[in-house]
Amino acid sequence: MDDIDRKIIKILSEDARRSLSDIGNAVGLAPSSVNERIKRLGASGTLRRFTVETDPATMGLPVLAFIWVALRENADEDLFRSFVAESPHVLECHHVTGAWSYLIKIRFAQPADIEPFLAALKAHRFLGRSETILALSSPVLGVFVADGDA
Amino acid sequence: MDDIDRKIIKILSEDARRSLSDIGNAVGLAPSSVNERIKRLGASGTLRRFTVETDPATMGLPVLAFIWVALRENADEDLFRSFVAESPHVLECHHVTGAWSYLIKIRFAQPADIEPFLAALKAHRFLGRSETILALSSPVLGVFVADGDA
DNA sequence: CGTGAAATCGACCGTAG
DNA sequence: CTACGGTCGATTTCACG
Repeated sequence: MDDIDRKIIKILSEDARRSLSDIGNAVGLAPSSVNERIKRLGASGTLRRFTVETDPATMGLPVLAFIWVALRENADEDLFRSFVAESPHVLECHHVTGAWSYLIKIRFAQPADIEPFLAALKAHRFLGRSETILALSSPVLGVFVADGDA
Repeated sequence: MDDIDRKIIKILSEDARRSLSDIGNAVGLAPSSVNERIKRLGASGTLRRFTVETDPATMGLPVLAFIWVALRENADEDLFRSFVAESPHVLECHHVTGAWSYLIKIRFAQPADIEPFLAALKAHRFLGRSETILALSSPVLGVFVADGDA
């Protein structure tokens, strides 16, 4: 991880589809060298993945909710984790400290759609208690941006 | 915006470097059709940009926390919003229903660094009450990554 | 880390449903 | 209006120096 790696990450953060040669003459390296660095950054876990930024509101899922979950005493925790990982509306799921077990961040088309999701959690015997919080607005909603010089 | 568009977005969210033909036979369309849909999603603003997700832990900020905030009675709410928007460690901030006013998602180098952040909120007379929850692990983390404005 | 060749991919066209 | 198939240029990806 040197300054060139940071420059590459910065460039990819702004536009992950820039060509290797384009990035190459921005950082003063050959395309193949840039490719090797990107692969190394991916292997080391510094670059988690290539993804897209979307506007969820226009995707038909304007309702953002946070659901606190306390698992049942004998719930299959691994099964719970794979269930939420495969639920398409679940944006994030965190194992947290405090009175609750998990915090789930999730999107819905309308508030009423939360009910079947909770019903599914109950049906799988995961749910002990839960509490749902709706986001009214989001002054800050963003990705982590790596810093480095341009 | 139909189910095929959502599928494409889901696939790109998980790996934005899947080839058009690969996406094509995942959704049952020709590569060129997938290309047209992606371009249309970009033009309509539904797809904001292609980017990379970095690992904050290797960037020196391994501690993920959620801070529930109840503002003081006479707090300047607009000032609070700009304060959190300009705080570099704040990943997200949501105005929420329920007992609390706001939910802040934030990263730190170490747990001890949370204290000066809370102190700053107090110093600006924003803070009524607050409660901090640490994330121990995150089975699901940011499938639909969205940015405020870009 | 740079160079080269080969394979692959993405962009654009006309055409059809 | 959207999907399709073919073609061409660009890009990625190797092996090697």
